[in-house]
Amino acid sequence: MLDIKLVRDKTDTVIDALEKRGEDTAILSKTLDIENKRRDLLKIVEEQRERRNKLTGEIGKLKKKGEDASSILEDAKKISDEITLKEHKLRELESLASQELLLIPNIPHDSVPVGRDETENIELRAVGKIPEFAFDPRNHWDIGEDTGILDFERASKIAGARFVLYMGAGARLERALINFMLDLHTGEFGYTEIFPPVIVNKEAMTGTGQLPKFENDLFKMENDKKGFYLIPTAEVPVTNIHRNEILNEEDLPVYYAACTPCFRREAGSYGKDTRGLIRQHQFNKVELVKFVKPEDSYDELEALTKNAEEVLKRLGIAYRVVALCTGDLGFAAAKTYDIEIWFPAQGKYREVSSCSNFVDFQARRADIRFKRKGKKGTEFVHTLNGSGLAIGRTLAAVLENFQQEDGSVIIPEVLRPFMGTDRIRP
RNA sequence: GGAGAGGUGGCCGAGUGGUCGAAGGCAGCCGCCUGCUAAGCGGUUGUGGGGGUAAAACUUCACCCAGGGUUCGAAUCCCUGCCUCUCCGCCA
Repeated sequence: MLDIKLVRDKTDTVIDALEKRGEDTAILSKTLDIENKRRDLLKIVEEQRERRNKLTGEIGKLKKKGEDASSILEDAKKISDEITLKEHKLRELESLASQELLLIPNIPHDSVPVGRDETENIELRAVGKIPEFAFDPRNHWDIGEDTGILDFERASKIAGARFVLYMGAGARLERALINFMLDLHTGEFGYTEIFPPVIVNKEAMTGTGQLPKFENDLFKMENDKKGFYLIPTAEVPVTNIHRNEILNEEDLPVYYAACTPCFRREAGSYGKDTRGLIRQHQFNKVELVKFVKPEDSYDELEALTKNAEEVLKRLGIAYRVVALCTGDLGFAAAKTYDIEIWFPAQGKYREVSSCSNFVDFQARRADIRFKRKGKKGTEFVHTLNGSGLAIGRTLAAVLENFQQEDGSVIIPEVLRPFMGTDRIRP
Protein backbone atom coordinates (compact mmCIF):
# COMPACT_ATOMS: atom_id res chain seq x y z
CA MET A 1 0.00 0.00 0.00
CA LEU A 2 0.97 3.58 -0.32
CA ASP A 3 2.19 5.74 2.51
CA ILE A 4 -0.82 7.58 3.84
CA LYS A 5 1.39 10.64 4.22
CA LEU A 6 2.13 10.55 0.53
CA VAL A 7 -1.56 10.30 -0.26
CA ARG A 8 -2.15 13.27 2.02
CA ASP A 9 0.71 15.53 1.04
CA LYS A 10 1.24 14.61 -2.61
CA THR A 11 -2.28 13.89 -3.70
CA ASP A 12 -1.55 15.15 -7.22
CA THR A 13 1.15 12.54 -7.69
CA VAL A 14 -1.23 9.79 -6.69
CA ILE A 15 -4.02 11.10 -8.92
CA ASP A 16 -1.58 11.23 -11.81
CA ALA A 17 -0.53 7.64 -11.11
CA LEU A 18 -4.10 6.39 -11.03
CA GLU A 19 -4.92 8.16 -14.28
CA LYS A 20 -1.91 6.67 -16.02
CA ARG A 21 -3.07 3.24 -14.93
CA GLY A 22 -6.53 3.98 -16.23
CA GLU A 23 -8.03 3.67 -12.78
CA ASP A 24 -10.83 5.68 -11.26
CA THR A 25 -9.55 8.42 -8.97
CA ALA A 26 -12.72 8.61 -6.89
CA ILE A 27 -11.25 6.25 -4.34
CA LEU A 28 -8.75 8.93 -3.38
CA SER A 29 -11.15 11.56 -2.18
CA LYS A 30 -12.98 8.92 -0.18
CA THR A 31 -9.75 7.77 1.41
CA LEU A 32 -8.67 11.30 2.22
CA ASP A 33 -12.01 12.19 3.69
CA ILE A 34 -11.88 9.25 6.08
CA GLU A 35 -8.24 9.92 6.87
CA ASN A 36 -8.91 13.53 7.82
CA LYS A 37 -11.73 12.53 10.10
CA ARG A 38 -9.50 9.93 11.63
CA ARG A 39 -6.73 12.36 12.37
CA ASP A 40 -9.04 14.96 13.84
CA LEU A 41 -10.55 12.43 16.16
CA LEU A 42 -7.19 10.97 17.06
CA LYS A 43 -6.02 14.36 18.23
CA ILE A 44 -9.02 14.80 20.49
CA VAL A 45 -8.73 11.29 21.91
CA GLU A 46 -5.05 11.78 22.67
CA GLU A 47 -5.69 15.01 24.50
CA GLN A 48 -8.33 13.37 26.57
CA ARG A 49 -6.11 10.43 27.31
CA GLU A 50 -3.45 12.81 28.52
CA ARG A 51 -5.90 14.38 30.94
CA ARG A 52 -7.04 11.02 32.15
CA ASN A 53 -3.49 9.87 32.69
CA LYS A 54 -2.85 12.89 34.89
CA LEU A 55 -5.99 12.26 36.92
CA THR A 56 -5.34 8.59 37.47
CA GLY A 57 -1.80 9.45 38.50
CA GLU A 58 -3.14 11.72 41.21
CA ILE A 59 -5.61 9.11 42.34
CA GLY A 60 -2.76 6.70 42.71
CA LYS A 61 -0.77 9.11 44.84
CA LEU A 62 -3.73 9.97 47.05
CA LYS A 63 -4.63 6.35 47.62
CA LYS A 64 -1.10 5.55 48.54
CA LYS A 65 -1.19 8.23 51.20
CA GLY A 66 -4.52 6.88 52.35
CA GLU A 67 -6.36 10.06 51.42
CA ASP A 68 -9.77 10.45 49.89
CA ALA A 69 -9.87 10.65 46.10
CA SER A 70 -13.57 10.53 45.45
CA SER A 71 -13.87 13.98 43.87
CA ILE A 72 -11.21 13.32 41.25
CA LEU A 73 -12.53 9.85 40.79
CA GLU A 74 -15.77 11.19 39.48
CA ASP A 75 -14.05 13.38 36.91
CA ALA A 76 -11.88 10.50 35.87
CA LYS A 77 -14.84 8.24 35.33
CA LYS A 78 -16.59 10.80 33.22
CA ILE A 79 -13.65 11.44 30.94
CA SER A 80 -12.93 7.76 30.73
CA ASP A 81 -16.41 7.05 29.48
CA GLU A 82 -16.03 9.72 26.84
CA ILE A 83 -12.76 8.25 25.72
CA THR A 84 -14.26 4.80 25.37
CA LEU A 85 -16.97 6.15 23.11
CA LYS A 86 -14.56 8.06 20.94
CA GLU A 87 -12.15 5.15 20.77
CA HIS A 88 -14.83 3.00 19.26
CA LYS A 89 -15.51 5.57 16.62
CA LEU A 90 -11.79 5.93 16.04
CA ARG A 91 -11.34 2.22 15.53
CA GLU A 92 -14.08 2.27 12.95
CA LEU A 93 -12.40 5.09 11.07
CA GLU A 94 -9.03 3.38 11.23
CA SER A 95 -10.32 0.18 9.72
CA LEU A 96 -12.21 2.10 7.05
CA ALA A 97 -9.12 4.11 6.19
CA SER A 98 -6.91 1.06 5.87
CA GLN A 99 -9.55 -0.78 3.83
CA GLU A 100 -9.52 2.05 1.33
CA LEU A 101 -5.77 2.34 1.33
CA LEU A 102 -5.41 -1.36 0.54
CA LEU A 103 -7.34 -0.85 -2.69
CA ILE A 104 -5.08 1.85 -4.10
CA PRO A 105 -2.51 0.48 -6.56
CA ASN A 106 1.18 1.30 -6.57
CA ILE A 107 2.60 4.35 -8.30
CA PRO A 108 4.37 3.47 -11.57
CA HIS A 109 8.01 4.44 -11.81
CA ASP A 110 8.89 7.38 -14.07
CA SER A 111 10.59 5.06 -16.53
CA VAL A 112 7.41 3.07 -17.14
CA PRO A 113 5.90 3.84 -20.55
CA VAL A 114 2.46 5.40 -20.38
CA GLY A 115 -0.16 3.38 -22.20
CA ARG A 116 -3.64 1.93 -22.10
CA ASP A 117 -3.12 -1.81 -22.38
CA GLU A 118 -0.74 -4.55 -23.48
CA THR A 119 -0.69 -3.28 -27.05
CA GLU A 120 1.32 -0.31 -25.80
CA ASN A 121 3.98 -2.34 -24.02
CA ILE A 122 7.44 -1.69 -25.38
CA GLU A 123 9.74 -4.37 -26.71
CA LEU A 124 13.20 -3.78 -25.28
CA ARG A 125 15.14 -6.60 -26.88
CA ALA A 126 14.60 -9.79 -28.79
CA VAL A 127 17.20 -12.46 -28.15
CA GLY A 128 17.96 -15.69 -29.96
CA LYS A 129 17.11 -16.95 -33.39
CA ILE A 130 13.54 -17.75 -34.27
CA PRO A 131 13.69 -21.32 -35.61
CA GLU A 132 12.67 -22.16 -39.12
CA PHE A 133 10.93 -25.40 -39.91
CA ALA A 134 10.87 -27.33 -43.15
CA PHE A 135 7.40 -28.51 -42.13
CA ASP A 136 4.43 -27.01 -40.32
CA PRO A 137 5.37 -26.91 -36.66
CA ARG A 138 2.74 -28.51 -34.49
CA ASN A 139 1.16 -27.39 -31.26
CA HIS A 140 2.74 -28.64 -28.09
CA TRP A 141 -0.43 -30.43 -27.01
CA ASP A 142 -0.44 -32.48 -30.18
CA ILE A 143 3.21 -33.29 -29.73
CA GLY A 144 2.60 -34.11 -26.08
CA GLU A 145 -0.29 -36.43 -26.79
CA ASP A 146 1.38 -38.16 -29.71
CA THR A 147 4.48 -38.86 -27.68
CA GLY A 148 2.34 -39.96 -24.76
CA ILE A 149 3.85 -37.55 -22.29
CA LEU A 150 0.88 -35.23 -21.81
CA ASP A 151 -2.63 -36.47 -21.09
CA PHE A 152 -5.27 -33.77 -20.91
CA GLU A 153 -8.23 -36.10 -21.18
CA ARG A 154 -7.36 -38.18 -18.17
CA ALA A 155 -6.45 -35.08 -16.21
CA SER A 156 -9.91 -33.75 -16.82
CA LYS A 157 -11.36 -37.03 -15.61
CA ILE A 158 -9.33 -36.75 -12.43
CA ALA A 159 -9.74 -33.03 -11.80
CA GLY A 160 -11.41 -31.11 -14.59
CA ALA A 161 -10.63 -28.71 -17.38
CA ARG A 162 -7.34 -26.81 -17.25
CA PHE A 163 -5.41 -29.62 -15.62
CA VAL A 164 -2.77 -31.83 -17.11
CA LEU A 165 -1.29 -35.21 -16.39
CA TYR A 166 2.40 -35.56 -17.18
CA MET A 167 3.58 -39.06 -17.85
CA GLY A 168 6.92 -40.74 -18.34
CA ALA A 169 9.35 -38.48 -20.17
CA GLY A 170 6.89 -35.60 -19.70
CA ALA A 171 7.03 -35.86 -15.94
CA ARG A 172 10.78 -36.26 -16.19
CA LEU A 173 11.07 -33.19 -18.42
CA GLU A 174 9.06 -31.13 -15.96
CA ARG A 175 11.41 -32.22 -13.19
CA ALA A 176 14.46 -31.64 -15.36
CA LEU A 177 13.41 -28.06 -16.02
CA ILE A 178 12.82 -27.46 -12.33
CA ASN A 179 16.20 -28.85 -11.37
CA PHE A 180 18.02 -27.04 -14.13
CA MET A 181 16.52 -23.70 -13.17
CA LEU A 182 16.95 -24.06 -9.43
CA ASP A 183 20.53 -25.25 -9.81
CA LEU A 184 21.30 -22.27 -12.02
CA HIS A 185 19.82 -19.66 -9.71
CA THR A 186 21.16 -21.11 -6.50
CA GLY A 187 24.48 -22.29 -7.89
CA GLU A 188 25.44 -19.34 -10.05
CA PHE A 189 23.34 -16.37 -9.05
CA GLY A 190 23.37 -16.60 -5.27
CA TYR A 191 19.75 -17.37 -4.49
CA THR A 192 18.88 -19.45 -1.45
CA GLU A 193 16.52 -22.30 -2.22
CA ILE A 194 13.19 -22.26 -0.41
CA PHE A 195 10.41 -24.79 -0.27
CA PRO A 196 7.50 -22.96 1.35
CA PRO A 197 3.93 -23.86 2.28
CA VAL A 198 1.63 -23.66 -0.71
CA ILE A 199 -1.35 -22.96 1.51
CA VAL A 200 -1.26 -19.57 3.17
CA ASN A 201 -3.45 -17.42 5.37
CA LYS A 202 -5.24 -14.20 4.65
CA GLU A 203 -2.52 -12.03 6.15
CA ALA A 204 0.08 -13.41 3.78
CA MET A 205 -2.19 -12.83 0.79
CA THR A 206 -2.82 -9.28 1.95
CA GLY A 207 0.88 -8.67 2.47
CA THR A 208 1.76 -9.24 -1.16
CA GLY A 209 -1.40 -7.60 -2.49
CA GLN A 210 -3.56 -10.48 -3.75
CA LEU A 211 -6.12 -9.62 -1.11
CA PRO A 212 -8.46 -7.88 -0.64
CA LYS A 213 -8.87 -6.89 -4.27
CA PHE A 214 -8.29 -10.14 -6.14
CA GLU A 215 -9.99 -12.78 -4.03
CA ASN A 216 -11.86 -14.00 -7.07
CA ASP A 217 -8.62 -15.18 -8.71
CA LEU A 218 -7.75 -17.45 -5.82
CA PHE A 219 -8.70 -20.92 -4.67
CA LYS A 220 -9.95 -20.75 -1.12
CA MET A 221 -10.36 -23.58 1.38
CA GLU A 222 -14.04 -23.52 2.21
CA ASN A 223 -13.81 -26.27 4.75
CA ASP A 224 -11.67 -24.33 7.13
CA LYS A 225 -12.67 -21.36 9.20
CA LYS A 226 -9.15 -20.03 9.21
CA GLY A 227 -9.51 -18.92 5.64
CA PHE A 228 -6.66 -20.74 3.97
CA TYR A 229 -5.83 -20.07 0.35
CA LEU A 230 -3.84 -21.96 -2.27
CA ILE A 231 -0.99 -19.79 -3.47
CA PRO A 232 -1.19 -18.36 -7.00
CA THR A 233 2.60 -17.95 -6.98
CA ALA A 234 5.53 -18.62 -4.63
CA GLU A 235 5.85 -14.85 -4.35
CA VAL A 236 3.24 -15.00 -1.62
CA PRO A 237 4.82 -17.38 0.90
CA VAL A 238 8.38 -16.36 0.06
CA THR A 239 7.86 -12.61 0.35
CA ASN A 240 5.98 -13.21 3.59
CA ILE A 241 8.96 -15.05 5.07
CA HIS A 242 10.03 -11.72 6.52
CA ARG A 243 6.61 -10.27 7.30
CA ASN A 244 6.66 -8.25 10.52
CA GLU A 245 10.41 -8.35 10.71
CA ILE A 246 13.17 -5.79 10.96
CA LEU A 247 16.22 -6.94 9.01
CA ASN A 248 19.75 -5.74 9.52
CA GLU A 249 21.32 -3.62 6.81
CA GLU A 250 24.19 -6.07 6.46
CA ASP A 251 21.77 -8.95 5.80
CA LEU A 252 20.57 -7.25 2.62
CA PRO A 253 20.19 -8.05 -0.16
CA VAL A 254 18.37 -11.34 0.45
CA TYR A 255 17.78 -13.56 -2.59
CA TYR A 256 15.40 -16.53 -2.53
CA ALA A 257 14.45 -19.03 -5.21
CA ALA A 258 11.51 -21.39 -4.82
CA CYS A 259 9.74 -23.84 -7.04
CA THR A 260 6.14 -24.45 -6.08
CA PRO A 261 2.90 -25.42 -7.66
CA CYS A 262 0.73 -22.38 -8.35
CA PHE A 263 -3.04 -22.41 -8.30
CA ARG A 264 -5.23 -19.98 -10.20
CA ARG A 265 -8.94 -19.96 -10.77
CA GLU A 266 -8.62 -18.24 -14.14
CA ALA A 267 -12.12 -16.89 -13.71
CA GLY A 268 -13.10 -14.78 -16.66
CA SER A 269 -10.66 -16.38 -19.07
CA TYR A 270 -13.04 -19.02 -20.37
CA GLY A 271 -12.34 -18.60 -24.06
CA LYS A 272 -8.59 -18.15 -23.72
CA ASP A 273 -5.98 -20.81 -24.24
CA THR A 274 -8.41 -23.61 -23.63
CA ARG A 275 -6.02 -26.14 -25.03
CA GLY A 276 -2.53 -27.01 -23.95
CA LEU A 277 -0.31 -26.03 -21.08
CA ILE A 278 -0.55 -22.27 -21.40
CA ARG A 279 -3.34 -21.63 -18.95
CA GLN A 280 -3.80 -24.21 -16.20
CA HIS A 281 -5.41 -24.16 -12.78
CA GLN A 282 -2.27 -25.77 -11.42
CA PHE A 283 1.25 -25.30 -12.72
CA ASN A 284 4.78 -25.28 -11.41
CA LYS A 285 6.90 -22.17 -11.36
CA VAL A 286 10.36 -21.26 -10.18
CA GLU A 287 10.10 -17.89 -8.52
CA LEU A 288 12.89 -15.48 -7.62
CA VAL A 289 12.33 -13.09 -4.74
CA LYS A 290 14.57 -10.29 -3.50
CA PHE A 291 14.62 -8.05 -0.47
CA VAL A 292 16.88 -5.07 -1.08
CA LYS A 293 17.78 -1.57 0.04
CA PRO A 294 15.68 1.14 -1.60
CA GLU A 295 18.59 2.73 -3.45
CA ASP A 296 19.42 -0.60 -5.13
CA SER A 297 16.04 -1.83 -6.21
CA TYR A 298 16.03 -0.74 -9.84
CA ASP A 299 19.50 -2.18 -10.44
CA GLU A 300 18.30 -5.34 -8.74
CA LEU A 301 15.35 -5.49 -11.12
CA GLU A 302 17.69 -5.45 -14.11
CA ALA A 303 19.80 -8.19 -12.54
CA LEU A 304 16.77 -10.29 -11.66
CA THR A 305 15.49 -10.07 -15.21
CA LYS A 306 18.90 -11.08 -16.55
CA ASN A 307 18.90 -14.10 -14.23
CA ALA A 308 15.56 -15.23 -15.64
CA GLU A 309 16.68 -14.58 -19.22
CA GLU A 310 19.75 -16.74 -18.70
CA VAL A 311 17.51 -19.78 -18.40
CA LEU A 312 16.23 -19.24 -21.93
CA LYS A 313 19.65 -18.43 -23.31
CA ARG A 314 20.96 -21.75 -22.06
CA LEU A 315 17.93 -23.64 -23.29
CA GLY A 316 18.49 -21.99 -26.64
CA ILE A 317 14.98 -20.69 -27.15
CA ALA A 318 14.23 -17.29 -28.67
CA TYR A 319 12.58 -14.74 -26.44
CA ARG A 320 11.98 -11.05 -26.04
CA VAL A 321 11.75 -8.69 -23.10
CA VAL A 322 9.02 -6.11 -22.94
CA ALA A 323 8.45 -3.25 -20.54
CA LEU A 324 4.86 -3.18 -19.37
CA CYS A 325 3.10 0.13 -19.85
CA THR A 326 1.17 1.84 -17.07
CA GLY A 327 -2.14 0.39 -18.17
CA ASP A 328 -0.88 -3.20 -18.10
CA LEU A 329 1.09 -2.97 -14.87
CA GLY A 330 0.06 -5.20 -11.99
CA PHE A 331 -1.62 -3.73 -8.94
CA ALA A 332 1.37 -3.88 -6.62
CA ALA A 333 4.17 -3.26 -9.13
CA ALA A 334 6.02 -0.01 -9.75
CA LYS A 335 7.77 -1.45 -12.80
CA THR A 336 7.58 -4.75 -14.63
CA TYR A 337 9.45 -6.51 -17.41
CA ASP A 338 7.78 -9.47 -19.04
CA ILE A 339 9.88 -12.12 -20.70
CA GLU A 340 8.09 -13.77 -23.58
CA ILE A 341 9.16 -17.02 -25.13
CA TRP A 342 8.75 -17.99 -28.78
CA PHE A 343 6.01 -20.45 -29.69
CA PRO A 344 6.49 -21.65 -33.28
CA ALA A 345 3.05 -23.18 -33.77
CA GLN A 346 1.26 -19.99 -32.78
CA GLY A 347 3.96 -17.92 -34.42
CA LYS A 348 4.18 -15.57 -31.50
CA TYR A 349 5.77 -14.84 -28.17
CA ARG A 350 4.01 -15.81 -24.95
CA GLU A 351 4.76 -14.70 -21.41
CA VAL A 352 6.94 -17.03 -19.32
CA SER A 353 8.13 -14.57 -16.75
CA SER A 354 7.11 -11.34 -15.15
CA CYS A 355 9.80 -9.49 -13.20
CA SER A 356 8.69 -6.65 -10.99
CA ASN A 357 9.94 -4.09 -8.56
CA PHE A 358 7.32 -3.42 -5.92
CA VAL A 359 9.47 -0.83 -4.16
CA ASP A 360 8.05 -0.36 -0.65
CA PHE A 361 4.46 -1.23 -1.57
CA GLN A 362 4.47 -4.84 -0.37
CA ALA A 363 6.94 -4.09 2.40
CA ARG A 364 4.57 -1.56 3.89
CA ARG A 365 1.65 -3.97 3.69
CA ALA A 366 3.64 -6.82 5.12
CA ASP A 367 5.66 -4.63 7.47
CA ILE A 368 9.11 -5.69 6.32
CA ARG A 369 11.71 -3.17 7.43
CA PHE A 370 15.44 -2.86 7.89
CA LYS A 371 17.71 -0.87 10.11
CA ARG A 372 20.73 1.00 8.82
CA LYS A 373 23.85 0.65 10.92
CA GLY A 374 24.41 3.68 13.10
CA LYS A 375 21.13 5.31 12.07
CA LYS A 376 18.05 5.76 14.16
CA GLY A 377 14.76 4.29 13.12
CA THR A 378 13.85 1.84 10.40
CA GLU A 379 12.98 1.93 6.71
CA PHE A 380 10.90 -0.32 4.54
CA VAL A 381 12.86 -2.67 2.32
CA HIS A 382 12.09 -2.90 -1.36
CA THR A 383 10.78 -6.23 -2.61
CA LEU A 384 11.09 -7.70 -6.08
CA ASN A 385 10.16 -10.91 -7.72
CA GLY A 386 10.10 -12.61 -11.04
CA SER A 387 9.48 -16.00 -12.51
CA GLY A 388 12.61 -17.81 -13.31
CA LEU A 389 10.61 -19.39 -15.08
CA ALA A 390 7.09 -20.78 -15.38
CA ILE A 391 7.74 -24.49 -15.89
CA GLY A 392 4.65 -25.56 -17.82
CA ARG A 393 4.96 -22.88 -20.45
CA THR A 394 8.68 -23.47 -20.78
CA LEU A 395 8.06 -27.18 -21.25
CA ALA A 396 5.49 -26.40 -23.92
CA ALA A 397 8.00 -24.15 -25.67
CA VAL A 398 10.67 -26.84 -25.51
CA LEU A 399 8.33 -29.29 -27.24
CA GLU A 400 7.41 -26.82 -29.94
CA ASN A 401 10.85 -25.35 -30.58
CA PHE A 402 12.75 -28.63 -30.67
CA GLN A 403 10.19 -30.79 -32.46
CA GLN A 404 11.39 -32.81 -35.41
CA GLU A 405 9.61 -33.78 -38.55
CA ASP A 406 9.48 -37.43 -37.43
CA GLY A 407 7.47 -36.40 -34.36
CA SER A 408 10.32 -36.66 -31.90
CA VAL A 409 11.63 -33.87 -29.72
CA ILE A 410 15.31 -33.16 -29.17
CA ILE A 411 16.18 -32.39 -25.58
CA PRO A 412 18.28 -29.22 -25.13
CA GLU A 413 21.86 -29.93 -24.12
CA VAL A 414 21.58 -28.38 -20.67
CA LEU A 415 18.65 -30.61 -19.74
CA ARG A 416 20.20 -33.90 -20.79
CA PRO A 417 21.99 -34.56 -17.51
CA PHE A 418 18.61 -34.27 -15.82
CA MET A 419 16.72 -36.22 -18.49
CA GLY A 420 19.04 -39.11 -19.09
CA THR A 421 18.20 -38.99 -22.78
CA ASP A 422 18.65 -36.65 -25.71
CA ARG A 423 15.34 -37.25 -27.38
CA ILE A 424 11.68 -37.94 -26.73
CA ARG A 425 10.17 -40.24 -29.30
CA PRO A 426 6.58 -40.97 -30.25
C1' G B 1 -8.23 -35.75 18.22
C1' G B 2 -7.34 -35.95 24.07
C1' A B 3 -4.45 -33.84 28.48
C1' G B 4 -1.18 -30.18 30.34
C1' A B 5 2.41 -25.81 30.26
C1' G B 6 3.53 -21.25 28.31
C1' G B 7 3.80 -16.56 25.13
C1' U B 8 7.36 -9.75 28.49
C1' G B 9 12.47 -5.30 24.99
C1' G B 10 18.16 -7.96 20.09
C1' C B 11 18.55 -12.41 23.60
C1' C B 12 17.87 -14.47 28.79
C1' G B 13 14.69 -13.29 32.62
C1' A B 14 11.82 -10.43 36.96
C1' G B 15 7.28 -8.34 37.52
C1' U B 16 -0.19 -10.59 39.51
C1' G B 17 -4.02 -3.76 39.81
C1' G B 18 -1.31 2.64 40.34
C1' U B 19 4.87 6.49 39.96
C1' C B 20 6.25 0.01 34.61
C1' G B 21 8.26 1.32 28.54
C1' A B 22 8.92 -2.18 32.14
C1' A B 23 14.19 -4.67 37.63
C1' G B 24 18.53 -7.64 36.76
C1' G B 25 21.82 -10.09 33.37
C1' C B 26 23.84 -10.80 28.40
C1' A B 27 24.83 -8.55 23.75
C1' G B 28 25.60 -3.60 21.25
C1' C B 29 27.35 1.50 21.37
C1' C B 30 30.21 5.73 23.84
C1' G B 31 33.90 7.18 27.39
C1' C B 32 37.66 6.24 31.26
C1' C B 33 41.41 3.02 32.68
C1' U B 34 44.86 -0.63 31.55
C1' G B 35 49.72 -2.54 27.64
C1' C B 36 48.46 -7.52 25.88
C1' U B 37 44.67 -11.70 22.32
C1' A B 38 41.03 -9.34 27.92
C1' A B 39 39.17 -7.51 32.47
C1' G B 40 37.30 -3.34 35.53
C1' C B 41 34.43 1.30 36.09
C1' G B 42 30.75 5.01 34.36
C1' G B 43 27.15 6.21 30.79
C1' U B 44 23.98 4.78 26.87
C1' U B 45 20.79 1.57 23.55
C1' G B 46 13.04 -0.45 21.51
C1' U B 47 8.89 0.47 17.75
C1' G B 48 4.93 3.26 15.66
C1' G B 49 1.66 7.69 15.43
C1' G B 50 0.52 13.09 16.47
C1' G B 51 2.54 18.06 17.52
C1' G B 52 7.14 20.79 17.10
C1' U B 53 12.07 22.15 14.42
C1' A B 54 15.80 24.03 8.74
C1' A B 55 17.31 19.65 11.23
C1' A B 56 17.60 18.50 16.24
C1' A B 57 16.14 19.38 21.09
C1' C B 58 11.49 18.97 23.11
C1' U B 59 6.43 17.22 23.92
C1' U B 60 2.36 13.86 23.77
C1' C B 61 -0.32 9.16 22.71
C1' A B 62 0.01 3.98 21.90
C1' C B 63 2.59 -0.75 22.16
C1' C B 64 4.63 -6.42 27.55
C1' C B 65 1.33 -12.56 21.19
C1' A B 66 -3.58 -10.54 18.84
C1' G B 67 -8.63 -8.81 19.57
C1' G B 68 -12.44 -7.68 22.98
C1' G B 69 -13.95 -6.68 28.25
C1' U B 70 -13.75 -5.23 33.77
C1' U B 71 -11.70 -0.74 36.36
C1' C B 72 -10.75 6.10 37.81
C1' G B 73 -6.31 3.15 36.41
C1' A B 74 -4.01 -3.44 33.47
C1' A B 75 2.05 -6.42 31.37
C1' U B 76 -0.74 -7.72 35.90
C1' C B 77 -7.96 -9.63 36.40
C1' C B 78 -11.91 -11.87 32.74
C1' C B 79 -13.34 -13.71 27.65
C1' U B 80 -12.02 -15.17 22.59
C1' G B 81 -8.42 -16.29 19.04
C1' C B 82 -3.46 -17.42 17.35
C1' C B 83 1.19 -19.55 18.18
C1' U B 84 4.97 -22.56 20.79
C1' C B 85 6.35 -26.68 23.92
C1' U B 86 5.43 -31.62 26.58
C1' C B 87 2.69 -36.32 27.03
C1' C B 88 -1.01 -39.77 24.78
C1' G B 89 -3.56 -41.28 20.28
C1' C B 90 -3.38 -41.19 14.92
C1' C B 91 -0.88 -40.51 10.44
C1' A B 92 3.00 -39.60 5.57
